[in-house]
Amino acid sequence: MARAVELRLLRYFVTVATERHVGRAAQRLHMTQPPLSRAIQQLETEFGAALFDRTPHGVELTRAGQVLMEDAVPLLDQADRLRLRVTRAADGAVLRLGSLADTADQAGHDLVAAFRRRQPGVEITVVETDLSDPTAGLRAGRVDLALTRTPFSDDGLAVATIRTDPVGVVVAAADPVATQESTTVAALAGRTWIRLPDGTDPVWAAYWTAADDRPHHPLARTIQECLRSAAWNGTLVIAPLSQALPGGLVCVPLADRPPSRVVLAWRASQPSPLVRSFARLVSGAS
Amino acid sequence: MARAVELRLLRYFVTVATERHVGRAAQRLHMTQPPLSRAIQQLETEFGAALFDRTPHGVELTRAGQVLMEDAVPLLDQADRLRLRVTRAADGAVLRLGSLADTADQAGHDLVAAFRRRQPGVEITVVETDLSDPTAGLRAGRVDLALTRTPFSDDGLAVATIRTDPVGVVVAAADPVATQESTTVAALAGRTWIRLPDGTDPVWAAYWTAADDRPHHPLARTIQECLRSAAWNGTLVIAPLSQALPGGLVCVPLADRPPSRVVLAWRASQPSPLVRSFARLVSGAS
DNA sequence: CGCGGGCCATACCCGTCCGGTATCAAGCCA
DNA sequence: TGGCTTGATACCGGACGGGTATGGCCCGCG
Repeated sequence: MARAVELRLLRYFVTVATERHVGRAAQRLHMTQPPLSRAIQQLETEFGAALFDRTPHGVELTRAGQVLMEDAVPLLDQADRLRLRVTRAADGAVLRLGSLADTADQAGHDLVAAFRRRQPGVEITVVETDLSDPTAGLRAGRVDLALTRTPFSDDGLAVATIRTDPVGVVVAAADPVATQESTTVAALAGRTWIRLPDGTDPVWAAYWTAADDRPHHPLARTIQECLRSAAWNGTLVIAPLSQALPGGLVCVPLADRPPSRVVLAWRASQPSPLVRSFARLVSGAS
Repeated sequence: MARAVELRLLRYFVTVATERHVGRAAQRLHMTQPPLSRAIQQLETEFGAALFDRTPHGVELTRAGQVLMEDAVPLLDQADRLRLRVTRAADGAVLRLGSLADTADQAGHDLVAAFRRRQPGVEITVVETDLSDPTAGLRAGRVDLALTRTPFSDDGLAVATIRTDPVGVVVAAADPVATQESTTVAALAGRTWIRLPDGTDPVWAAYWTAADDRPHHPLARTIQECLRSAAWNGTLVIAPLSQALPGGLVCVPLADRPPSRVVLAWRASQPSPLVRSFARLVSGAS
């Protein structure tokens, strides 16, 4: 006893829960009622809790059953998709697209949609990463393509520009800088900047934070953390002017930072046909 | 053959993949090597694809194996958490918190964190919903509490105000309205508003869209869709002034719309002790 | 008021499948 | 080449999943 939960039992459970009737559920599962009853009991002893209330005209979910139902359904959905994804991967028909947190925006969605139209048989996985990895898993081999921003150390990587984003510094609306038409990083010397995690691409970290590696600067992994820190602590961070900002924050253009480019990147060495095909969407379009 | 994939096999697979060695994996799984080899083969025939390349000193993942690994790990994580969640639900120690898309902000996180400190043994599930359901599953019984905004039809619901948000209309920066200090819904008569899905709470829909139920108005389910439509098509939507906006959009205060309140809502009839306890966090605080 | 029909649970049987031991085939290295 | 490693194969026993037959319960009907 106390064996691990298996998908078979969860499939049974979900069927019974939707049918609210063990007999009918058994019918739908192409089996007889008694083993199904037993399976449900197994699940109940497994969890140490009743999942159904037995009524004269069927069964109905207990509170624990409701919770299990909410968890089991998406779990089974994932498990079903799993088979399809793996078989497609085996045929080389899977493209893994890394996406830097904020870059999964309209441009990214459009690209994915365009590629799906062109090659409907190809499965596309989008993996989002935080600010600590500008190449979004591309170097580590976790993805085939990365939707990201410059600048980063790009040795061994090929890039195609999607668009160019001027950048600015994010400050609270009450900050003296906020009213200026534009400013410079130099003029902000001595202020507290956000800090990116150790090990982050140095080119990348230097661009966004004007880092002088003072360790007391607050650490952030996501844009949300950066903005929150800007709103509460008055810390500085550089962001694209197109970045969505909560009320109370403004983005003042920076004159001495070149714009950041939103790019598609991939490993330059022997790209797969799918990667080439996807990359052409960008190179051809812009 | 072609039996459904089971978690047992996936657990085996993940262990082998992390160990890169069938023998050691078998050891960690408290079993012998041959059945494990067979299990992996089963999985491979099941998917119709090789998952490992066999090398003289172990095994290494094929591309299909990598994809399966990425899917299997989170799947197993979920399955493990499942047991814990259900047992807690059985003890009445689960609180399901619905959250309207944008309301899962700082206030929400603070509330959840505060409640966790007070009652560490209680599992909290946060379910996000789109704009079509202002009560975030509260009426349907999918959640015990809802973090949402007024106004909505609140018969049978109890609410506690968290904060008050003035609202404005979101327009492109180039829109003539954008430069005004404030405006009114009346002054915007005849313009195209966003439309919320049919069946949405009428009080709610009327508040945010100044709807005159013209069916050609574009449909939106999320705030992102609203903002995108505002940026591209110049459609109007009402939003809290605190809403984060991408560059190129501004939110002009509205003089003839009362502010929206961010509230915690729950079913007024016989709330559970946990619900009362959570609600007190809000009532006591503000 | 008992009787029939619906529900789920129990009892028991059989075939399959899982995991064990023993062994084999193949690559590396001394 | 012989010993060591690796994973793969062959075969066996026990556990478990699903089958049939039946029991216990509640409802409604005659």
